Amino acid sequence: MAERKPRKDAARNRAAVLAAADDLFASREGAEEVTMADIAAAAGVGKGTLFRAFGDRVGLIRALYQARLEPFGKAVETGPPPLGPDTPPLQRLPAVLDALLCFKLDNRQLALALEGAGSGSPYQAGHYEQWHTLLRTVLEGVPGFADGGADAGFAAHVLLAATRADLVEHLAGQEGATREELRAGLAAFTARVLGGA
Amino acid sequence: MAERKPRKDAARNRAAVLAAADDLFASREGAEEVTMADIAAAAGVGKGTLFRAFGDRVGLIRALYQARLEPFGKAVETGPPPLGPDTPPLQRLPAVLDALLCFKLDNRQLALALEGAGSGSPYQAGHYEQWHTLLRTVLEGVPGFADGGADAGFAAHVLLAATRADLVEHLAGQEGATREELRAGLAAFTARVLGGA
DNA sequence: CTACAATACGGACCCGGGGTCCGCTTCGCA
DNA sequence: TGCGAAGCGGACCCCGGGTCCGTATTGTAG
Repeated sequence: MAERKPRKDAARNRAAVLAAADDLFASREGAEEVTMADIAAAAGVGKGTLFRAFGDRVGLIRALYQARLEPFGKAVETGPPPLGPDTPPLQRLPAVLDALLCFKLDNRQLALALEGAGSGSPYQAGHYEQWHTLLRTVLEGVPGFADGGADAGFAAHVLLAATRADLVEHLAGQEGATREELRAGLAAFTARVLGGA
Repeated sequence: MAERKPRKDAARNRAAVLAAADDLFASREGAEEVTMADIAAAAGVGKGTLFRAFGDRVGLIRALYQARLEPFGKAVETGPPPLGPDTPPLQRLPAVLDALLCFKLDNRQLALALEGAGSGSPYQAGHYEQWHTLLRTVLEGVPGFADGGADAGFAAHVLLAATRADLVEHLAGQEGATREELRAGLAAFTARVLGGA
C-alpha cells in the first residue's frame, strides 16, 4: 500500500476537474444536465484525463460529495455535542438528522446526483451503510426504545429516507417549503418517533 | 372528449406490447436491463408502434404499473374496510401502508422501474400526489394527531418514503429481509408514529 | 544537461439505447 | 370494392458515457 504519489500535472488536473465540476453542478439547474464532456471542457482537460482520474461518472460525483461531506462526517464521528458521540441518544438523534437535512439542502444538486447515480438508488452509491449503522446504534441507545416492539434498524432506514435528496428536493422545490419548515417538520416527526420512549 | 376508439390492430398490438413488457420486466433481473427494442422484438412489433402507443419509456411503464395498481387503488378508494374510506383512521392507515408495501413487494421490478423513471424520482413519475393526499387526510383524521405539533403532510411523506421501491428492494434484496419481517417492521413503526395519539 | 522510462494527456472514436421519420400496409367505412 | 385515414416497422439520428493510443510531460539516473 505504498500509494505512490501522483505526478504534479495529474494532481493539478484533478483539482481543476473537481473545481469545474463543482461549479457546473452548482450553476446548472438539474443535476443530470451536466455532461462529462462539459466538465472536461470547463476544466480545460480532455475526457480521457477525467476518466483516468475518477474512473467513471459515479467516481467523480462521489469524490465531490465526499469532499463536501467530510467536515460534517468528522463532526458526527469525533466532534463535540450535540453531534458527537458523547451526546445522549435522545439529543443526538434529532441533532444528526437535522444536520443531515441541512447538508442535503445545502448540497441539493450534488446529493441528488449522487443518490441517483448507482443504478438509481442511494443504497449502493453513498456511504449509506455507515449512516444507517450510526442511526440504528443511536436508536438502540435510546432508553426504552425497543419496548414497543419497534425495530431500530427499520426505523433508522425510514428516518434516513426522510432526508433523501429527492424528497428534500421535491419539498423544497415543487412544494416550495422553506428550510425552516422542513427542519421543523423533521424535528416534530423525529420527536414523535422517539416520543413513546 | 370523443375519445375516438382505436383501430383493431392498434389495440391488439398495444396489448401484445403490454404483455411482452410485463414478461420481460418480470423475468429479467434488474429493471433497466430491459430495452425498448427488446420489448418491441418480444412483442413482434416495430419500435415505432411501441412509441406511438405509449409515447415514451415512462409512458409504457406507467401503463403497466397502472394496470397492476388498479384493483388495489379501487379497494382503497371505494372498497370495504380495512382499506376503504369507511375505516376509522387508526386502522386504515396501517392497513393502507401494509397493502402498499405488499404491492411493492409483489411488483418489485415494475415499481423500481417506474420510480426510477421520471428523472429518477417517484415524485414526478407515479401518482404520488394522490397517495400523499390520501395519507395526509387519514392522518389528519386520527384523533389528536396534530396535538404534538406534528405535521401530517410531512409525516405522510415519510411514511410513503418507507415504502419506496428501492428501499424495499434494498431490504428484501441486499439485506435478505423476509416479507413478514418487513411487514412487521413497518407495522411497528407505523404504530409508533400513531402511538402518541 | 541529457537521455530515457514511466506516467499522463486529449480528443477522435466506439457503442448502446432512447426516440424519430416516412414509405408502405392495413383497416374500415361507404 | 375503392379509397382516405390510421397504423406499421425498422432504418436512422442523436447524444452521452466510456475507451484507445499516438503524443507530450515529468522526473530521475548518469
